[in-house]
Amino acid sequence: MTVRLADTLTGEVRPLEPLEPGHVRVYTCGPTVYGPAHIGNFRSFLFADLLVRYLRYRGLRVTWAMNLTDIDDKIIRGAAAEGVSTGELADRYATRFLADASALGMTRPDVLPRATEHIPQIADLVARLRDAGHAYQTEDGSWFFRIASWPAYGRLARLDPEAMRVGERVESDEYGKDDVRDFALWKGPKPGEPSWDTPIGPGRPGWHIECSAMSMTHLGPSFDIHTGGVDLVFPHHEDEIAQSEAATGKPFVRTWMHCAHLRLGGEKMAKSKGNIERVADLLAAGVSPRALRYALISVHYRAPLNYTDESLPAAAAAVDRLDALLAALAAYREDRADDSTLPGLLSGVRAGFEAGLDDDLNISEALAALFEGVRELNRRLADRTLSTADAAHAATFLRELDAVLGVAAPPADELEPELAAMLEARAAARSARQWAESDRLRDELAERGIAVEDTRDGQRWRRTVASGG
RNA sequence: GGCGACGUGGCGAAGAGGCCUAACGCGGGGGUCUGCAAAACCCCUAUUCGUCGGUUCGAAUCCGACCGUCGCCUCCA
Repeated sequence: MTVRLADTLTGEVRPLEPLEPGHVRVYTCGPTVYGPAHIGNFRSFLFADLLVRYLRYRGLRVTWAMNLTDIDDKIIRGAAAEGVSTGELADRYATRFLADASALGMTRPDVLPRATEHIPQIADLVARLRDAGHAYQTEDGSWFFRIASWPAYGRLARLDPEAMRVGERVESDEYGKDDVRDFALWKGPKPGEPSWDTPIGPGRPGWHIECSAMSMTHLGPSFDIHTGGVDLVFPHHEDEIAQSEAATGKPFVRTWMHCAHLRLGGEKMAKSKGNIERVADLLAAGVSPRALRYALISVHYRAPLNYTDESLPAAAAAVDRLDALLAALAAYREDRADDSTLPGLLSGVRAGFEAGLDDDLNISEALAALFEGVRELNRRLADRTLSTADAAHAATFLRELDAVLGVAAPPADELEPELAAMLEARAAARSARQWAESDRLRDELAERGIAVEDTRDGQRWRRTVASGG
């Protein structure tokens, strides 16, 4: 079977056929760095991460670009409010974004292009649109895309361009447009705003143009997958298609993938609604980043995900179940013949895992296969039917699948000397049958986030997965 | 108002005509194991899939109506 993905434009789930066989080019609409991103934003970034990880797991080469939009109205406003430059504000939140992303185990994209570093490409794109008759300039030096010149407008969002005149609203800086539906490609210079001198005149990029310019610069005029949150379908991605295809005359994106919203309190999580949670705040409150990551990726990306008080504890428990098995496999020692049925078990789990993910990233089906494997491995561990080598193979196998999920604890890391000493002391107390002392040490270790268990393979420990509660 | 998505156990969620007396995770109850725990394993926890009709030998899965929730149409992941 091959990877099949849903495409917003056609509404179909189609096999992925990269334009260049074996090499998939992916563009993800990243954050506008005007403030800290919330976990709803991260849901869509982690969805893209899951996609990229899976394609790589599948043996495909992936080039992944994710933009950082570092110039726009909100950045200008925020910088003005703080009395700092737009560059300084953007840098600050770009750094913070990358820190949050890496805490959540997000793969670093191959390219992280910034709008302000692609001004020439943006200006060139506008010039091409002008030459092709799709763009016009207004008195203030702004450039607009002429929607009337692009009949395909509205296809992605399934909106009727004719009907869009209803409820029209004219932004204060958009007077002079020929048609209210037209959107800004380039904004003329204004006092107090950053401005770049370019062949199309001075000013700054509009709202959507940077993604067209950067994606085509780094991935080519046509590429395979473009991802983002559903709220970007219109107008952002609709406009990207129009301006890109009108400029190049080539199909822009093969597959458009959109992630549904994260909800809190029944509503879309959004800064404007005030119902947001931020990564750094949650981690500071003691939430395990792996639990948070699991909570955000364990529901299919096209289904709304309701974030509640139970989300994190449930996710933490699931992740801990995986950790516990990995720890048990690592500690397991049994001198006996290999279990001849183990390879069959593992390949069955793999088949289920892949069948799920192949089907438009059906994570639930994949996780079901994984956890069925977890239960069966636990059984065999308890029954001692595995050899030491079997346990090692099983652990390697689980880590291979987890390369896609990115939630399991790293292999037995070095423990802080102080905690290691406590573990040693406890083992000694236990062998001397000093139960009170060994129990006291166990409690103390538990408070420090180390779960200690006594097994036939000896004393075993692992870091607990906290949910902040 | 226009367009669209969705409604499955205590919670999350898969399943999209017969393998469903409904996967998987969380939670709860009982048990086994253990110095005690923990982890793990075993059993139980939806004869039922928003409601009402219809199609069919057969429907959670198809059709219709209704009720409810959410999103987009404006900056937004």
